[in-house]
Amino acid sequence: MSHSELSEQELLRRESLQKLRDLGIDPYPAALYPVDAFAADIKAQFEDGKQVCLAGRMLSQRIMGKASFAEIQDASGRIQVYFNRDELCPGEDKTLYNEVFKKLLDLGDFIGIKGHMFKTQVGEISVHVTEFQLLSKSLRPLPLPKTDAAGVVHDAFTDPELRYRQRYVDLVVNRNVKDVFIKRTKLFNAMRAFFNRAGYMEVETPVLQAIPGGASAKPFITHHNALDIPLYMRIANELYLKRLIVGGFDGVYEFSKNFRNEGMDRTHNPEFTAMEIYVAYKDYNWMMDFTEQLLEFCAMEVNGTTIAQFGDHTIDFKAPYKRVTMRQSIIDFTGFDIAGKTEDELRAAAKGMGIEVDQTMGKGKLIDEIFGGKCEGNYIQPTFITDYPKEMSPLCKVHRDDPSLTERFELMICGKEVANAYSELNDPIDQRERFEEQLKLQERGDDEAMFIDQDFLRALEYGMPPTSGLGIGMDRLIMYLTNNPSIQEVLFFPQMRPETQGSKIVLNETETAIFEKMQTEKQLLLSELRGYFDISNKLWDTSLKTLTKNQLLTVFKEGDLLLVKLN
RNA sequence: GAUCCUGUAGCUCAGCUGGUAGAGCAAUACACUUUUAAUGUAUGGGCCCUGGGUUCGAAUCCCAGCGGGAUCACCA
Repeated sequence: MSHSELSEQELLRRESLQKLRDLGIDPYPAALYPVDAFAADIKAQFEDGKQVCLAGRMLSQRIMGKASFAEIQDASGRIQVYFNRDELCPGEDKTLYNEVFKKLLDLGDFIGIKGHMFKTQVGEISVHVTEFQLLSKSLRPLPLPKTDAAGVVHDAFTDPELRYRQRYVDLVVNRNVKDVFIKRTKLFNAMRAFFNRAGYMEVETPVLQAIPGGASAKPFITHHNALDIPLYMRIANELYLKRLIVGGFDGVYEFSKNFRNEGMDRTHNPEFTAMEIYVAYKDYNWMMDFTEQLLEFCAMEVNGTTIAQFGDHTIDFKAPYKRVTMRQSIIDFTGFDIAGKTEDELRAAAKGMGIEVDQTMGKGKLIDEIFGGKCEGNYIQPTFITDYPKEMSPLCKVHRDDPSLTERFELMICGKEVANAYSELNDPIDQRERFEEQLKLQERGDDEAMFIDQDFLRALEYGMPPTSGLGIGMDRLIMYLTNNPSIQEVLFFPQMRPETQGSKIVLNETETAIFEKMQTEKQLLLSELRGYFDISNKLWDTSLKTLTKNQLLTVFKEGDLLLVKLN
């Protein structure tokens, strides 16, 4: 990057950097800084005169001649610090205060402070600085929102694009953003604690899978060179966890980063986190009890209350949750009873409700469409919807009382699915048939139907104990617990379209070829470079001009020779 | 994929029916020894997203493109 591309403020900071070096100050010192205090602790446990050593970013400076205040932000929060010229520089030489502190430090720099606690005349807890050290220089100005006496934030850093692309800046500047991610970690910790206390084991299973199973979704595909086979990024980890139950574990769980090559919107990111747990000798009724206990516990751990505000809705995670069968739910909201209906009857009914249908839809899909269109959105408080049609649940055990249904539940909150659980199908012959039905659906044009995993079937044939499994969309759950309507707000680095650097340069075929050649050669005689390309002189000329104009290449003279070099 | 909104200084934003750019904060300089959105005075800072078009003249109007956001559709 050439200096001409830097903004005025960036140039000034680089000058400050050099001046600091000229004064013998290392702007990036290697030694540890002996921090023994945090801003929040100083505020919470104030002791007048107590010596402290802290470090953080300087986020504001109020200079009043021979005395100054600054704000330091560390991992715990912010605290005001007080600088006094004649105390920092008792002798004749006031450089440390007048030059280093007042001029060469910039907002955003990391500094270390030694001093003692005191209260200002106005009563603000502060640290009286006796010694300070630059710990790291910041070369870019941070956007710095200010909060006025009334608590109103001015000039907040709000542009979502910048906030997501530069989350590091967002985190420095917007305190509430950090809180969301602290809560996210608390949620994961709470779940782990709950499962571990129950005696279940956290495990890891493959992310790269030869057969992407356990869900219906389009996978990301990659290639393993040594084996020369395609591999898929997992869309779910379900089939691997069940293999572990076959292997004799009583309960296993995994926080699984899953990848789905589908659309992105405010509730979908190509990679997302699901928690899946499988417990042997249990059924879905037990799992409902377990789930409501789990979520009540998690809400308490994260927010200190079971009540969560989400937009206009107030949700209560206090157990127990209402349980409604899918059939009853559809009766409740449409008056239509799906029991015993044929595919054509269902299709006609759905059509009558204004739902778009087509011939690729089987019974299960049609019922799902009706539920999704007419019922789902009505469940605000946590509600278990149970007993899904068999066609939609190829990994789920048939209902003990009704062979057209499965022992499955989903937990709905604010009209969205947060959890999904089964009495797991452990009959290998039934499982094989279900997979084959999925194949038929695929042939009918359903591109989300599942692949057949022969090894998983083999595992089932060795025998899997009766088992109940539960999956929870962690991103969605933390959205509810932190009142964020967008998944991007609960992921540190949500997927974004790649950033195009400044004004985008689009090269045509010839230009690209020349540029690529130069990337291997670095520097060449102009005539020699010309020789590599069998193109007209005119095309050669315009192509080279485009490349030099965009400062990708430079043509220069050395004696009588014309040379080209890569910039 | 559809519709709407949006892109101007480091940040947040003004900029009217077209006349070559404005504020606050940040920055720079000076003053100021307990301030706190510190204050006062002065100063600098812009490919007005990109490319076309209309026009004597475009940040402004039109078209296309590229970002981003919202709503919807799709995605158990």
